[in-house]
Amino acid sequence: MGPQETSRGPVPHGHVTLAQVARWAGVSAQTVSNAVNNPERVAPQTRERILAAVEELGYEPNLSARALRNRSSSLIAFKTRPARPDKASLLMDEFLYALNASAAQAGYHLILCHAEDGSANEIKAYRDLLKKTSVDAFVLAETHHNDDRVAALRSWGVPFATFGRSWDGDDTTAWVDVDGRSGTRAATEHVAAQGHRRIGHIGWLAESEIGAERREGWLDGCRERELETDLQAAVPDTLEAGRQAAHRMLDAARPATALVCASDTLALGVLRALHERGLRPGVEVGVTGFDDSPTAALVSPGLTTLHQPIDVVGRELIKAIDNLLAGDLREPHHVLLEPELIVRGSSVTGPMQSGPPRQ
Amino acid sequence: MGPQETSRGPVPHGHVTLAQVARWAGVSAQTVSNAVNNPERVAPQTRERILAAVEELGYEPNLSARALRNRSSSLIAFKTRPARPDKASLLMDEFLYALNASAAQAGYHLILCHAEDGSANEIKAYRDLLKKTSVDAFVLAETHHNDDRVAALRSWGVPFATFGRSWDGDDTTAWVDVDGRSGTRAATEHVAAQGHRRIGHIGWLAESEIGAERREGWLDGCRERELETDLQAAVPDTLEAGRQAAHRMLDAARPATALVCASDTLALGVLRALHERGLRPGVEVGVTGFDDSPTAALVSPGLTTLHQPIDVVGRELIKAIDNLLAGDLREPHHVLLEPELIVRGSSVTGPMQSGPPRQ
DNA sequence: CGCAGGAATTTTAACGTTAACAAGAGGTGA
DNA sequence: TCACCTCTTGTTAACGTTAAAATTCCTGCG
Repeated sequence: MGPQETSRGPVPHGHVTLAQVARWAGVSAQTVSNAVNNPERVAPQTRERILAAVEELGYEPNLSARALRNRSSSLIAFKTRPARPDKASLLMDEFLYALNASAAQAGYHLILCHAEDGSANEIKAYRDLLKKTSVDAFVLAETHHNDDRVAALRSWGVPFATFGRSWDGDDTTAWVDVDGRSGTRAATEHVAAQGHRRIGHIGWLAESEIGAERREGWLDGCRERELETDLQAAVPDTLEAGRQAAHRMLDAARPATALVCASDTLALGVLRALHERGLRPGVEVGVTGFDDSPTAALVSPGLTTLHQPIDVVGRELIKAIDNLLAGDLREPHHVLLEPELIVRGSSVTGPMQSGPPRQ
Repeated sequence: MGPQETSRGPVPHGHVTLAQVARWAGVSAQTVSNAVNNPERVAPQTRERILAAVEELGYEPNLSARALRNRSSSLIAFKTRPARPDKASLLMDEFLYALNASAAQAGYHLILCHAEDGSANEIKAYRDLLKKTSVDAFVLAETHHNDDRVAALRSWGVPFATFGRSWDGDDTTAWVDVDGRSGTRAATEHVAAQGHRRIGHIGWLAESEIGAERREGWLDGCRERELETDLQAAVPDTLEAGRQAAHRMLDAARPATALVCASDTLALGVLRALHERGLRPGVEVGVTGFDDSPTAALVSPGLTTLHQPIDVVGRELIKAIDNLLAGDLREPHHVLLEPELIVRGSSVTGPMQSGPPRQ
């Protein structure tokens, strides 16, 4: 064992090839290939002998050769995007880990793709990648209405799945998403159950489908309890915007006593506004966010928020792609997951309040 | 243009091959290959004609074929790790993006590798990946003393570079790192300049080289100004540990008036402790963290912290790998970068305090 | 006994690229 | 004139795999 190669080039490894296994087992290379890929074509005892040889020699099929021959690489491409410093959420970090874990388990590898901002650049990057190396499928995140990227991949006939619904109503693409509507609805019902009657919503600007959906959930929750829905704001997803919107809603003639926000970032802005007014989160004003960012657990008091089941998202996306690649032409894979409400001090008056209230 | 393939399989693309370009330009495939890879071997006018054909036909070399032939894939492997929910930092997210951006620019692609926790699993994952597909190099993050992974890659003769020094004194590996010592030293000097004389340090447990180094920086800063160094704690990197350590240091006979922490997570624990005691960060007690997590900017008041130049780290790592792959056998690439002190409200009494102080 | 039909296995060729070598053109100096 | 370089281009073979076709060997049946 352990070939002591001295060359400096890459892969100085004990490359075990199909031919070597074949020689070892006394069969032809093709039979080894069959034993590995199409077991039923090989006589049971031959197969056993070959698999023993495979085991013994530590053979692993060479993916480059396979990719060249089969035009399929077991590679799934995903484009990274810059971490926005003003965003509290680790969502993409967690997502990538979860996706990669599921991909590995299913025998795929994730290959990262880079493009400067802008969907034209992104599409070009995808096309270049496809030309250069055979990529079996793509995963897209943060898809939106009339997404050029979706249109491009679809027109090329490349298998792909998206984290985010296909908002344009065309349901031929496979997607996995988290139900923001039921999430904010749960948050709204939760603060209502705490006795709040003036529940405001701080959400994203109109162009965001995700934002619109989260707003709907708040509306659902309010309507169900016949609460007024006059307190709402549509702002950019920044802490400062959340802070200002909170001030406005607390300055209203009949001020809000609870604020359901479309993101943790906005909710943190609300917390800052409360801090500035000497109001205690949870005690005087209930606050909820969305995404369960690390910050939500770290601020004082903790921020009530909605946790997205990111690991399930990753798993389902891989499953969707696996189906596509298997040529499974049934209904495209659609999965809508429920977020989980994580209750912390910012929305309750009781024992979850960390530390003594200021007098 | 646009072959209208109807098959559902992967890569239904207009595959332009070397042979097609060759036919188009009226030369042999080898000459096209040379024109692309070894321009000097081809007569200028021929070369021009070929490059025009390449352009015209949109030829991109097939990486699988190249990998098979050359045993080099222009793939760099990196292992993702789970995002720890109690950690405030986006460091890995930003790192991955930066690394990928630099890799793309240098003509590499990042391939992700997955392994359950534990360096044995990780090493196995690396070996499997090497067997299956030719990976040109590896990037390792969070290396530590006597790192098995480093030893394994070294013994295999695979090119790699690490984010983190090779702490075991063997400097034959290429690394890029951020100077934690000068970082905490800067933080210490900063709070001292604010008038603090009882400066404590809350750092990590003894086994961490990074923690030890950050502690040294605090010692440097204190010694320079002849301040006492009796207030120090070595704790796990959690918010709760930071909170408790802060309480201890504030309960001391001569309590701390400033706390320099080894991470934002710990510093956020300190902020929580201050909140519980009704002390104002910055005003009564100066606090600094490390890593410039998003949370640091979002809490009230903002947390003074040290920003790691992550994009430079990514760029230098790729440069290191590029050197290795080019067979550049000079001194291995070592880069030690300075973190940048970001001053926010938690360490100053002045106008950076957000909102009116509580009365 | 001869031959059809099938199962198991081998042979051939190809995926797209490039190193190594071969071959041809043109020039230079003895 | 010819041997001998240099410069440019072409030919061959191989990287490791697998689909398709070809071969061998068996079994059963008329």
